[in-house]
Amino acid sequence: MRWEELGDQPCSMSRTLAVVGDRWTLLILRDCFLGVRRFDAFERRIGLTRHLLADRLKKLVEHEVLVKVPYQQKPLREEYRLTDKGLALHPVILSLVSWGDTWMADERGAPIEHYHKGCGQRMKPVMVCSECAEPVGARDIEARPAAAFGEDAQRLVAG
Amino acid sequence: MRWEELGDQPCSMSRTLAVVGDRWTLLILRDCFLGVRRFDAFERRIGLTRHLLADRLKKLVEHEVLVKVPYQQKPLREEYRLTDKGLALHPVILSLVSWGDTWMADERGAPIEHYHKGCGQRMKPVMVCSECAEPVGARDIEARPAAAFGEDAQRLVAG
DNA sequence: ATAGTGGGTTTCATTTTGGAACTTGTCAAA
DNA sequence: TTTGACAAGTTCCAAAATGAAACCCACTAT
Repeated sequence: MRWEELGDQPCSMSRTLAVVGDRWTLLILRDCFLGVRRFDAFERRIGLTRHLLADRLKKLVEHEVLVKVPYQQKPLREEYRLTDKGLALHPVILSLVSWGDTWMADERGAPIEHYHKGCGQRMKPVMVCSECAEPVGARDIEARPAAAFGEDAQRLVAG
Repeated sequence: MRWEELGDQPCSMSRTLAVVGDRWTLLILRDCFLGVRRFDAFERRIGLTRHLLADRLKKLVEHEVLVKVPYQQKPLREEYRLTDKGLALHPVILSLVSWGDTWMADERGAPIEHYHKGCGQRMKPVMVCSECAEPVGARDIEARPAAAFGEDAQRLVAG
């Protein structure tokens, strides 16, 4: 299968990865959440080539994860900002960082510490059920194919 | 920067992406969480080439996200299973799927519905603070560089 | 004897990526 | 007035990764 066909699959994961599943895209988004907005700042911080950076930013704008907003005229200069759709990716970034903190840290521990502004304490993100607020682990969730997708979705779960 | 150098960066996100940030790797892991364990099952379901599948599985085993477990002798056949380190990636998969359900669904809605075994209801995952149990949004978290990383980490946050 | 299965490896053409130089419009300094 | 710098790209080319298809090996079933 070609990478571009992924977005057409009846699977939310495939569709998400068609937008953000690229090598560099998630690093760009991490920086967006840290407040980075300009082309050259992304380039310096991430260290990817201008070529790819331009391409990835363009795709994120096409998918409405980022918007270009002018910050000066003469010459026109635009910066990249997260849309609501982009801001909604925060749990993705958070869970990736949290896994790295726990499983990929060296003897110095996590490079960045996260503090919750609400309670002021150093925190880790925890996934809970929207209905009963209990933490959810890998074995606590049952995946059922949605009826509207017919047999396509049966195959998704059954293998 | 080369992709392989990413794992050496003082950033949990970079280190995580060095393991799972590949185009196909997260799809393989999604299938692992759905109970898929065998080479040919991954191949059929995901549609990537045997070549890449072999390579990605090998890397996941090297990083101890998966283990090879024999399920028959004569001839020896092994299947791939999630380790504890791999199971810990569940929030990552869940948040990716959840974002796709919300922002990439077509008129039929989400292809797969998730039920919480604990309370029996259809659920969405929600990120909360480990300390105060309040939901955390993108603006609720402050990132501070860890002292142990010196000036390297200042740069990470400041840009 | 032949075909099929499971888990790969090899080969080779096509794509994608990395690195570096070039472009365009504007301002500031020598 | 020429020179240099900045910001945000684009163009060019060599090197690396990928996709498609065929091949391999140890068995088992027909």
